[in-house]
Amino acid sequence: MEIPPVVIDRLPLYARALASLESSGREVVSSQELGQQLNVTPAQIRKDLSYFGRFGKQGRGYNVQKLLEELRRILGLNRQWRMALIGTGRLGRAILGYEGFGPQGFRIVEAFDSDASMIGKEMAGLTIHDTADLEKVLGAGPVDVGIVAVPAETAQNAIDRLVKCGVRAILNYAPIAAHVPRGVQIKRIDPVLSLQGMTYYLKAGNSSPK
Amino acid sequence: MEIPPVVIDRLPLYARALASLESSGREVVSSQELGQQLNVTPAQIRKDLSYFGRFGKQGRGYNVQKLLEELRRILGLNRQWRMALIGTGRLGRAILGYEGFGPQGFRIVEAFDSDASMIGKEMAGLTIHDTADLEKVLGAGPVDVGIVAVPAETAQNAIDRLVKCGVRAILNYAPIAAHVPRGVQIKRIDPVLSLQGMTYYLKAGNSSPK
DNA sequence: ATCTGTGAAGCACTTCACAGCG
DNA sequence: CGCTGTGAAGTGCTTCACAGAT
Repeated sequence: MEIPPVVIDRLPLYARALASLESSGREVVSSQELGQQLNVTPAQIRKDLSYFGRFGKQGRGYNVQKLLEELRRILGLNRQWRMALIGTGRLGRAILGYEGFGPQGFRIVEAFDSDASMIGKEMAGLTIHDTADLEKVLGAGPVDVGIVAVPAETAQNAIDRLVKCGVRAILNYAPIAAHVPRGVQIKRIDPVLSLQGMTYYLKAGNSSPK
Repeated sequence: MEIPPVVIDRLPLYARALASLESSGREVVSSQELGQQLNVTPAQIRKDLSYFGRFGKQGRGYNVQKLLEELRRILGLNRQWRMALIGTGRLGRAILGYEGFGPQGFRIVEAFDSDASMIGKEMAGLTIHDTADLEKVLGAGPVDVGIVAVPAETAQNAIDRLVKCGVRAILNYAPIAAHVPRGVQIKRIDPVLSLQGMTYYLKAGNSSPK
């Protein structure tokens, strides 16, 4: 079956809320309550889940633990994902130091930079490789995800080379609209675009959406 | 007129591409070419722009400089926006040091933390205030945007207080689905959610979207 | 009585296709 | 002839509303 992309994007949200409920000892939750927590309509949650199976009990709701387990299985969150970071400037170092990835199964296992003053240095337990050696290093131990934290000018090149190394998911922090072949996922992390999308509504005369 | 929110989210993208074209000396661009650069269909670009007026010349395309100026006016990018940062831990410090905001007119003018070891310190030219003094400090010189970089547990509280201070746009780096009243914009920056939305497609048997 | 799962209806966004201008 | 601007058609997502399970 063909699942709408927006549905896939909401599942991690559900998983996170369920994890929180689980750790607070909650055993059952209704689509109603989950929806309240996440600003999503209950119907939306039920419809989203229905693409993958029937996980609830009528009259009761969803077993928190079981549904969480199912979502993890669906999304592939019950395993470790290996990531390569390209760019160890200010931004790259912040990403390397970010504590949020590990607990969710995402590990940066290689780091690259093209700046001579960086290459060879140790950082967060990793030796920084020369970006020129990308193909060689990733050939030896391939990764699942590439994180691009290089300046705009070199980002497309970095992405092209990651793709050539077989990387099929890229998290792009560079402020460009990158091109990737069909079959490769790419998501942009771009706070400036987010801000610029909000200023429109701050201007007098523009009413809020939805 | 009621503009679809997705349209507003694309305008900053167009503005960025136009800025790049402008600085490379380009005078005219067609929706076709702009679309190629941004992975957007030409029809989409033309339709999006048509919500705001008629900016192109038939047979020629769009004057780069003029269209850029129009988009800046529409989005409110031709002014400075004052921002307050809450949370100066690892993540908050990276945000404070981020060089991408300034050139686009976004300036962090206040920084807050609740940790005694941080309060009073100087950082990026700012004195870190006690989060307890949020209302007092923002009352004196209000800001347009709040950036939330505190742990999940205190994020909703930080957001509530920003809203009470009259802040109507929030950039939320905390991994929670926050609640804001109608009329307040909020955008999430959450790399883990982005990653989790991609792993689905990395699993064998799940074909790529679109 | 409560809450799920789901066809069907409704809505929002995208794309088509072409008239019209330069 | 090239390219915009735009109603109309098409697509995809959301919400409704209710049958059915507990």
